[in-house]
Amino acid sequence: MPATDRLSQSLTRHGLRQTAVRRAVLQVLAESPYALSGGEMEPLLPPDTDRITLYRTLKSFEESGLIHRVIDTSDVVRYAACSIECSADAHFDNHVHFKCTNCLHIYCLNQVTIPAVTLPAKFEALTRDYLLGGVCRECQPA
Amino acid sequence: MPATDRLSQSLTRHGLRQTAVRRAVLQVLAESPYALSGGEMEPLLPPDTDRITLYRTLKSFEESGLIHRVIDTSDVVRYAACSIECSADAHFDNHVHFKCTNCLHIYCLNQVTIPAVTLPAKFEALTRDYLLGGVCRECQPA
DNA sequence: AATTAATATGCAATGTTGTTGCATTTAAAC
DNA sequence: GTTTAAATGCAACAACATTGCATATTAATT
Repeated sequence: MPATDRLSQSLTRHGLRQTAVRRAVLQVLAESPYALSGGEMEPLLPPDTDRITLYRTLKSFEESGLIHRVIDTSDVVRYAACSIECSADAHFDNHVHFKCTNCLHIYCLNQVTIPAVTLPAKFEALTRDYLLGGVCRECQPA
Repeated sequence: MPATDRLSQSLTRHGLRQTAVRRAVLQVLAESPYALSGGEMEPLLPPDTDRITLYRTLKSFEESGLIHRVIDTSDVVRYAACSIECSADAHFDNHVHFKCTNCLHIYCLNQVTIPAVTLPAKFEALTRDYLLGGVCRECQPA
């Protein structure tokens, strides 16, 4: 199955309409090995893509479970494509994220699940995010 | 020992000069049960506190290990006072954070340490951040 | 294939968060 | 008290993100 068909199917499956911008944004995210902010996506999208439409696209993607926000200590929101099929109701992205102190990229470590913790009384956790900082594979000294 | 003296000592111990703004900012953070952004601190500070000075204060506090950034999926930077004495060189805040989906406050769970994970080859972690999402103690239904 | 209704888009304007440069003031060392 | 390095406050600016509204487009219906 061609890649474009897969993108279209993803949109349909999440109840989203087919548009050129949406397919382009989804493709950029699906092809990126690391999480991207809106500003970082812009140069990767077709030249005249509207900035506001981009932000609205990211919002609806997030709401429909197509992408997820990645936690960070920085001041911008970054997104990554959900690795397995999440929905608006349930996110199954319980993997660890890794931020490289050198290249600043944030990778999804899909094979590493977030370990549970025991909480104090009367705190109940529904979601968990885990971010590691260090030097990534690409930036390791040879 | 009075609270103001303790604040002054904290500043001195981290090699920071005594100023009215710094004592005020440190006090606000020390007294807050949850992490605060710059914008959230403003109304809690003396009326004419300069916004730019506030941001610069937060920056120098962070650099000297007096406060730490709290990870979040949002687009603002939030800070919390370091619970134990960290320095510019070493941060010892390996505790879990908890964000309430109802009141949106982020709490430091100082008693819960972040569990370690096993990483893929060639990834090396130096820092770890763990954020839980759920309903906090205050927002639990009775 | 045309019609229609709901949704997505693109523009203008605006808001929020955070930063930089520079002149002035102040803390603390002497 | 004098000195000096650092902090402050103002103006201007930059990046990120949102809102309202008119227009264009999708996809369902005939």
